[in-house]
Amino acid sequence: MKDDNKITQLMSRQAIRRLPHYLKYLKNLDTSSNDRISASLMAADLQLYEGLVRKDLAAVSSVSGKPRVGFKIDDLISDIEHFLGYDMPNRAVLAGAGHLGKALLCYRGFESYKLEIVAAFDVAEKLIGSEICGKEVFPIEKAGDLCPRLNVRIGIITAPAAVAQEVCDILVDGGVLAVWNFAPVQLGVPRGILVQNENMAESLAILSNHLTEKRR
Amino acid sequence: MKDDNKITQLMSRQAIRRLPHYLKYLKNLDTSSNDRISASLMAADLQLYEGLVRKDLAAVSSVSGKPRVGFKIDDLISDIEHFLGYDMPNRAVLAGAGHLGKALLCYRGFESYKLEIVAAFDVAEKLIGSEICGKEVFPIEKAGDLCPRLNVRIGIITAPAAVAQEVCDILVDGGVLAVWNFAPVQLGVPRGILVQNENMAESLAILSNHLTEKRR
DNA sequence: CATATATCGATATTGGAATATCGACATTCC
DNA sequence: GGAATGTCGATATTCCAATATCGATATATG
Repeated sequence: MKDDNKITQLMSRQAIRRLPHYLKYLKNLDTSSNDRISASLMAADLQLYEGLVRKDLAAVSSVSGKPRVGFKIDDLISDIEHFLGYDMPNRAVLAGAGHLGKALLCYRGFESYKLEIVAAFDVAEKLIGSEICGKEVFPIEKAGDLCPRLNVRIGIITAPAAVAQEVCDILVDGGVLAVWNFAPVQLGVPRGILVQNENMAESLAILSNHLTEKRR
Repeated sequence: MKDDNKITQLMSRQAIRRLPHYLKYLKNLDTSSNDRISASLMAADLQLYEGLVRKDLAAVSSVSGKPRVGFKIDDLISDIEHFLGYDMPNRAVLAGAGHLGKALLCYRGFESYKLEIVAAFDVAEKLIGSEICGKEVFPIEKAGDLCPRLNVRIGIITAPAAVAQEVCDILVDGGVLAVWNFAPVQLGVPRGILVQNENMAESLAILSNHLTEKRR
């Protein structure tokens, strides 16, 4: 539950990706009759291996399960949320208010992950000054100035591929520590800055390959 | 180059994801002075391990590289495209014409992957019958009928989580063989149907975890 | 109160992909 | 023509995550 001075667990990228699934599952549980859950049941429901769930939980949580009883659901939830940093709001800006940018600006689901998009940037004259779903659009030149002032740590890049690197540099300059990149380019960033790519081409490759195999 | 009767290579998911990157890199090369490329150079430029690139190329391509010369660029391009099925158009429908759905309907980048979204489905009265970036919106009930007629093989789900499974069932019923799922739910499908999840929560977990570590 | 059992946590095994190594060989250069 | 070199393909090694195994233990049951 607490015990913040425990050594930072080094979790694999894949393990971190499982955490939101645990979280969602746990939150959907009905706690009125039973406020406990076993790793065995979680594994069965989520179609994962038992030991894997136990290892993941052990890595993020300081509470331990009890034989024949399991884990306290609330403790797990708050431990996972704490580990993921969902108890501390993350402020983000978005660069590139095209179709996709608008979709992200208007998406309500981010709230539960404590991600707050506080402003958008673009170059289009007619967008600048306007509001998209309550978020003001600024000229990209303002980013270097605005990001530190708004205490932004995440940059979302939905700009065209051709300018993505340039935009990325500006954001990183402005103090962004993590970049969520939707442009189909490999971004160069200084050491210590994380780039999380959302690459549609990769997904399409898998889809298309599957269909190709089916045809044979 | 050809040699279609060679045994279907079983590539790992990760290997398939690298293919679009190779493809993009190869297409951006300047072939006017030199129409060949070495795996060594590709690896260096793409920051991959040499042997890995060779193995990937060997898996998708029937041409082999020559010592001190490398591979013919054009051959590699057409082999990768063929392996991914980009020489055969893939027809798709999209279910859920909200913000994200619209963004995908209007995205031009899919053309180069030979993905063609031919229609959209929704439940909103005011959308039905309208066109979004040239694609007509039909009521979801029409999907079972329309998908086979349009010879659709890919279903894109951008519907709300609550109805995603229901929508998925309809599409699969309509003959869809691969589902590209943007809804934050784990979809159940019959054996043989591929579900490719585009899960924002997973990405956010990685971003947020990175920031949390930075803070320490 | 004793036994059975579900569940835990730790440790070993397996599996698969990335990395390293190495001999072969086509071109280039002297 | 012969040596040097860049690149190939194949094989061996390493590494890491997923899976399996097992003893320990808290609760339930009789």
